[in-house]
Amino acid sequence: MPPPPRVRFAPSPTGWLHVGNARTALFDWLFARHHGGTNLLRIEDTDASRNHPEWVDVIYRSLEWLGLDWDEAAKFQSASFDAHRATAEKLFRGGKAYYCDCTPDDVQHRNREAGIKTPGYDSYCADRGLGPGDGRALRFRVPDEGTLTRVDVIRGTSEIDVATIEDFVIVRANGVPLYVFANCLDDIDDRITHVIRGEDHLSNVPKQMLIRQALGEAEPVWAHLPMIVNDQRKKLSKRRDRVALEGFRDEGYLAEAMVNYLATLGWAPPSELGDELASLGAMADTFDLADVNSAPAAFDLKKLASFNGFYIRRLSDDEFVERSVGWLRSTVVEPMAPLLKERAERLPDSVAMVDFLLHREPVIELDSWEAVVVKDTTSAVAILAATLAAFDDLEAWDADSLKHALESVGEANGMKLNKAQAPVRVAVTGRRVGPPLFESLVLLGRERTAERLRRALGRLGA
RNA sequence: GCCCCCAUCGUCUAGCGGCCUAGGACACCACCCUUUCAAGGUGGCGGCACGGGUUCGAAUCCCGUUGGGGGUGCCA
Repeated sequence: MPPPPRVRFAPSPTGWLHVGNARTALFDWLFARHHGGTNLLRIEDTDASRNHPEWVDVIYRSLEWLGLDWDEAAKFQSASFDAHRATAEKLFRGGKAYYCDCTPDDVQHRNREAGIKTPGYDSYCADRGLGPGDGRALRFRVPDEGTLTRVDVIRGTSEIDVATIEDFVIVRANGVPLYVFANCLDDIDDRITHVIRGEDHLSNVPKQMLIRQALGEAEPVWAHLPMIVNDQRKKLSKRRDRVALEGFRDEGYLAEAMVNYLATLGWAPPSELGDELASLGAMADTFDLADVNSAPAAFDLKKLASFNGFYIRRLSDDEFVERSVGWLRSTVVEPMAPLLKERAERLPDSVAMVDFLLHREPVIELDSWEAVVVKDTTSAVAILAATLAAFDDLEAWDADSLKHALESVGEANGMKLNKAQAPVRVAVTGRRVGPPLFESLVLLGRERTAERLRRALGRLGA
């Protein structure tokens, strides 16, 4: 019997857990549990800009919501900083890596001058004997010739010509190790036996194989999961698609439906509860990496919804009440509480103030629509269109940013905020009065807000 | 451009050379049930990208074509 596997889920903090990452986490977990192995969590925070504690919390929360646990305390890649640097130094002293002071511009220039059509590093510094120093990155010295045999349990075997691999950077000029390097060292350190990750990492395999060879380390088993794509067959993007796991939770999807649906993307879950319908436990019983598909899978909201319906129907009445109230509480009542209680005389008053969050489309009060939109259609159209554009350009979707955006729109149209917000409020909430607009929009979300603004413009024939 | 990956109904999948006249799920359509809507039941529509091999036999193996995708960062 082979020793129990050790796997790790290694997300980098971004502020949300991407559904593709969630699927990877799920498969890691299923594989570890199926084989009685160890499932680790490592936070890839090498890039300092990604190192926010709240962002790390999102990862914990999302995994817990799905019901996926891990076996040791989460490890932070940044904690191994010194060890990574020491290994880098060792590679340098052994001649396996060299320092380089070329800027990307230098390289591009040289390549262009030499008429090289395929850009990439030209090994300019390979034999210059540069030592460490300011502005010098450490590059891995890739052998001039040879072939690497990449074996992947999901994708099979292929031969990679090392000539196609440039001398890649392993430590930045600022001294911080890069993902390909740090990740590889941590995997060695954690004695990871199976590297399970997305297909977008496939091109890192040869590099990490070379690093391991240089260090005299054995290879793990590689397993690259297919991409999750949208209906355009492109990888899910933050901008265009709904990718944040917690977004689904907030929209009322059940964790058991989510996790079950995610499993159908690249794999066929056992039919424990119905066709393709199975609990985490039943999935862990039958899961095997060799059964995972290699073709990209499209994310189908309709099928997810259908799974969700199944799991909701399966709830007992008590559970249903419990979970519905819990949902309402955490997504609407709690976040809006301070704003609602100031304005309410009786409890149901607050319901009327937040109904727009609950409905798929706002119920537009006719007299409000007439009074603020129809009365001055020209400026309403101008405001709504400008707001739509301004919101679309927003990086962050928070109350302050929204306020600034709408203030600018108002200014451009010669209006103060109290005037400018009116058509937006009616378009989005259906009413002239209600809780503060921007806090409401934050909860409503970017997509639904944009959709409602567009719809209002449509009603005006604009 | 270069490197790599992928290819079964619209979508997710079963299929690992004969059990395939290709099975299921979601979606869609029809009917049944029904005070509405769901749910449920029954049925239907719909697919092995193409071309060559290999084989007695190919959705399954090989090659090519086409079409998609990913990577190509001192991001992860």
